[in-house]
Amino acid sequence: MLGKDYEGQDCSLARALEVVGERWTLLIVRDAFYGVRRFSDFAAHLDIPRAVLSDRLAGLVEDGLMQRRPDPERAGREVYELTRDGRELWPALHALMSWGKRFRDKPGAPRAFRHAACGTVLDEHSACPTCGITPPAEDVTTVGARKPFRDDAVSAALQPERHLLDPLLLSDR
Amino acid sequence: MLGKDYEGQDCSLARALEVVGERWTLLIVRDAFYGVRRFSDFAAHLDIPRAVLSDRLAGLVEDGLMQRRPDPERAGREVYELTRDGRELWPALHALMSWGKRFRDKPGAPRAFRHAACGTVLDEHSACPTCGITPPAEDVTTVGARKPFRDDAVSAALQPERHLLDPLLLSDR
DNA sequence: ACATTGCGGTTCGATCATTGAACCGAAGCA
DNA sequence: TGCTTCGGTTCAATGATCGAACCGCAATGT
Repeated sequence: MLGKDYEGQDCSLARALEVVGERWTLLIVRDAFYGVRRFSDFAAHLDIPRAVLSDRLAGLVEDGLMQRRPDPERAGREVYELTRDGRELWPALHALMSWGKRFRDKPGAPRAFRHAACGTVLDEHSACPTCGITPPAEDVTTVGARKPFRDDAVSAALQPERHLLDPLLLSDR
Repeated sequence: MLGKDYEGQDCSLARALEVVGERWTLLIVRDAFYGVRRFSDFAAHLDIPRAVLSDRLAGLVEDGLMQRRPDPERAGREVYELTRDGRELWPALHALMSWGKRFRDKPGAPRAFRHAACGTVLDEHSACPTCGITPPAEDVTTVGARKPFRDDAVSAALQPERHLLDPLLLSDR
């Protein structure tokens, strides 16, 4: 999305957008919440040019939202995981998703988010209406829509109910 | 930020980003919450190329987040105001701002947001901790940081405490 | 040992978006 | 009538994004 900074702006919103405001960045972060950790899985799920994916992941690592480590199960490969700062984006991400669902989605059964402890669907402030708290991402589960929409392996793996941030390990044996 | 759509994505996040994901768009929406309504005031406050401002405002109008009307006080001029759909972006906008403030801001006293009814500062879910509700943008007030940072007329007018969405009318007589 | 495959990139032109400056018509003021 | 302001549009230059091709490494197959 960028120039890439908004240097003339005093607002913390400008600070945030310098980090997550570029094209594709928030979709990558969303996939990381879903558990995606490998370069090839991001690429398969997002249909993003790999040069851009490489650039965005490097930026997220540099800005401290993700960390990159050697894949413990496959030598020579890497995994990308959200740091604490990155995981704290959950309320903002969920608020944007909720807005998109309310005002832009076609009717149907889009992806839902539930408080794992009680099963209640979160409201648009990412709070649990029955418990009265706002669970962190680790305590939230999600189920994919029934219609698959995309047919890549990652979309399929994201269909069943899963906790956010649970690592998604594809094609491992 | 754009291609400009994310057609391959099923997610409501992608829908939202197609509307507010381009460079500058969310900063324009933020200023609209602050009460800015005139083309020249957006331009003065944002340091945005006017061609881009024109394009983004047209996009926001087309997408139904803002409406454009003749300025009732000045013939031949226009005002841009948030629609209901646009005002509903407040929780998402505030969540992003809160994240930026917590993880990216220099220390100091950045802009604060309070529940007008009780004066309590909102938490990062844009809820009022004392009242236990999440006030709509109309019931939120904001005060600018003490250090001016920018010295345009709009920044100065946004220093005192004001309700969100209260029209800011500059240089009127 | 050697060839093959898949992964995680990088590099390359072509295309598209953004930028700042210049221009333009309509309205208001003198 | 002239001069200014406002809200744009147009323009050339720059920067970002795109898809395709390439490359080095590690594991696998024979």
